[in-house]
Amino acid sequence: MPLTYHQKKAEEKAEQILQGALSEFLKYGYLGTSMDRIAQAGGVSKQTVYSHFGDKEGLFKALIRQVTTHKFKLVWSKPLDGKPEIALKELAIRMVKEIRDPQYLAFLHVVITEVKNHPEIGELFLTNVAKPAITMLSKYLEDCPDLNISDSKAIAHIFVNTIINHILTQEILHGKKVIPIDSERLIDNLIKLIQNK
Amino acid sequence: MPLTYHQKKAEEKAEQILQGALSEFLKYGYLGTSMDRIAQAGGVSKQTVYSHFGDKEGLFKALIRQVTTHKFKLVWSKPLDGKPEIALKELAIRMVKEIRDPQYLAFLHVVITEVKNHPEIGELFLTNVAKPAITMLSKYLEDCPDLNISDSKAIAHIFVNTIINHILTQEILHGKKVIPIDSERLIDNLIKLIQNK
DNA sequence: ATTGTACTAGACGGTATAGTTTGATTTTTC
DNA sequence: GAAAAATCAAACTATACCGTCTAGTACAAT
Repeated sequence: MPLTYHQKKAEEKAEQILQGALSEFLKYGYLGTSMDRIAQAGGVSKQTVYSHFGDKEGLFKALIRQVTTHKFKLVWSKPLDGKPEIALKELAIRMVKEIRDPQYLAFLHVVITEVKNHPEIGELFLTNVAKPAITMLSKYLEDCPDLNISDSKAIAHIFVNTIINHILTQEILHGKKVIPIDSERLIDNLIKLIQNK
Repeated sequence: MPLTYHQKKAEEKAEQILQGALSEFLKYGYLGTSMDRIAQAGGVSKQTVYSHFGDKEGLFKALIRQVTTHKFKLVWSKPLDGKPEIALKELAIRMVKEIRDPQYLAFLHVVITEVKNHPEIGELFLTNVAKPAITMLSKYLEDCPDLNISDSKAIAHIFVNTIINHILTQEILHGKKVIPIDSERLIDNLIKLIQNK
């Protein structure tokens, strides 16, 4: 059943609002963002925001739900295969590159910041972002003939933990000044560990 | 030269204020905490808070400075030594245990949350908490005869990253529900990797 | 006793915010 | 073209907060 014109319009407005809200929330966080500015950023009047999303909390959750399942979902078009030193390095480099994007960093920051007051966004994030990565990596490690891994799930956790905390430390906590370390150096050593070399 | 009565009194009040402020900031974050409640939590009038710390920002920074260099500093009384499987496991378990403490978790959360608006607290945290751990671990790995490690600094980063992000994910992002993994299992696998076994 | 210091309790100005209401205007449906 | 639905702009309510100010208290130093 196609949407009526009416519903289409409504969805357009909702989309505008979400886009504006994303920009504001990523810049200023939940408490730091006002509904007036969200409306302005979406090019929409304030009570249109309210008629679509009820209240600030509802808007925020709808937004996080949308972007964790679409915009910021880490997608691997092709599954991992090939030699570990190639496949793993490609995966690691891609993760670093995607997460290091300013928008992604801001998103990660908001998730960690707001998980205290909105616990379900933590689960949303992990389910849609971290879990697929770990699952896929775990499968690859399990089946990889060149490696001899007894607990592939644990190794997958180590892999992902290392990279995410690396970026968190270096980029968000300003670790570049205090305990700098090159991403590639970290990745190469991590892969060497896994390869047992 | 001993302190005068007034100076002593003043320091007591300052200490009270910091304690109350710590409790409030850890519970509600920077924006979520009001100066009125800080005063109340410290059992002190609002004006006293302002005469001691100038403004909210000044109080917050003074507080973070104090607790990163004292209360939440990870301290190792004795340096690492002995067999890797023992020494590394002891270190890992201790890190997990200390950071998993609810107060420590709240502190970690506030640091990550507020680093965006107060960049220096990231450096404070890393300098006093993460850097000592990495430095000490790196030295141990470097000198350990049982291991054959070419880049001990990188391995130390991997070790610390893995543990910190493990706790962050499991405890703060509610990973226990979505991608649960036992700490000891993770630690054992991490140490096996480093031992090349 | 007087002076200086740190403090208390509460009010206040100015600003900001979440959410509601109103009344006019535009857009969609029929 | 008329009715209905959605939107707009703006004022409004009610609340909260930061930082200041005032009037008065407790106490040590002199």
